[in-house]
Amino acid sequence: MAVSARRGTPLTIEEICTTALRLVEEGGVEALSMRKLAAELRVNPMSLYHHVENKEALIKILCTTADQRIKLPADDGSPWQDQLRRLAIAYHEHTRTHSNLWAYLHQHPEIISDRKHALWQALYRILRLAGVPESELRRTSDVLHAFVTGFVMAETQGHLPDDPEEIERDFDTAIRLIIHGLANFSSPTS
Amino acid sequence: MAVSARRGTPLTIEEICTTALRLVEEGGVEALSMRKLAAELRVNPMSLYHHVENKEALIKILCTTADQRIKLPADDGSPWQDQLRRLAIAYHEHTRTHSNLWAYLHQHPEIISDRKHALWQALYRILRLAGVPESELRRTSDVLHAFVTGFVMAETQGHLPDDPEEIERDFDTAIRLIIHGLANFSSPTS
DNA sequence: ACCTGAACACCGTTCAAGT
DNA sequence: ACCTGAACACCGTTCAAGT
Repeated sequence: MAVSARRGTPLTIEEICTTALRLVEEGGVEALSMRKLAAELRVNPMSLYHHVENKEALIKILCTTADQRIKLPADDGSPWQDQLRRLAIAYHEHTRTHSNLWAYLHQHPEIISDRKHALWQALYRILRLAGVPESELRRTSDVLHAFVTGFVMAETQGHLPDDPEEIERDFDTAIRLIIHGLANFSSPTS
Repeated sequence: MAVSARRGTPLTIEEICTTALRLVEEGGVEALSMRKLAAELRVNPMSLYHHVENKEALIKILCTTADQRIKLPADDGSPWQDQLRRLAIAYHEHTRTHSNLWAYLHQHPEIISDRKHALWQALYRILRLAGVPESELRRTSDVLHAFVTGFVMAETQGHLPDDPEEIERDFDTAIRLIIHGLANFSSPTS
């Protein structure tokens, strides 16, 4: 068996992923290059291709593993307003800890085919609880997801103030607006 | 004066911009390369640098000129709900015709320092009309902008259904949700 | 003033050869 | 089985030289 001349230990896919993730977290996905990654691992650039098909596949691995780490709140029987808020907060938290990867992922929807994702299941359940009719579930969940996504986008792109407390208030405003809008929706007074 | 050997006519900045814009519309900003653009113009790649500082500056020109073309509805004295809906539709229409450029622009907020933009002026005016207090204007407009942006994002990234009529309904749902949420906001019943 | 070719420092990836 | 160097086809951009 051949081992890297400069390293002594064989290269592993885990090792590749962790340092790739570090590079992405430091400078965004555009700062990740196979050559830079190899240099960081003190390995020939071509050695990477023995553990990973290509750059796109590597990024896909990073995205899916990050995606599996999202912590969603369980159904505790509380009112849909509270559950929706907690779900939004959980999503917000998740995107915030993986902001660079998440920004990339959202521009490349082919990477993850959502819909069967736990996030959507939770969202559907809560919207049913809120009285959204079955025929409007797809539409409503898409709109809400787009809204929260837009907010996170704005935050990660620096469109919001720098003060974390202020962002917290902005997020609260966003959630309250959604909840009020939804409430008027399921029992249309106008 | 020296003129391109292969062309006979001198290169102009307008010519550069129009074909650059075409390349972007066809394949997104990532499909625009200085060398490909030069080939398209049948010119040496380096000739471009006589009319444009670099690639980033070129893209910035494309973005700002596209941005100036947005058609906003005038204040016609109608209720804020109607005006907000028409503003959202105008924004939607605009991002839709420049979707590739707009997607790039939103990932690179340094290109356009918003806020003094006509869009924001209109949004502030309408939110005042809706009774949003002065202290909440910045926050509320940011949230609404993020929401509509998130929707357009989802649409251009293919997260929504393909059927245009269905998207139309999705957009209507989004706007109604926002309007209802806002109404409950300015006169808080809860 | 405008254009150009050669060159530099980067990419991702293929291929044939090493152990 | 795993690693490697050389090579290919791309980038953006600088520089010195042409007209």
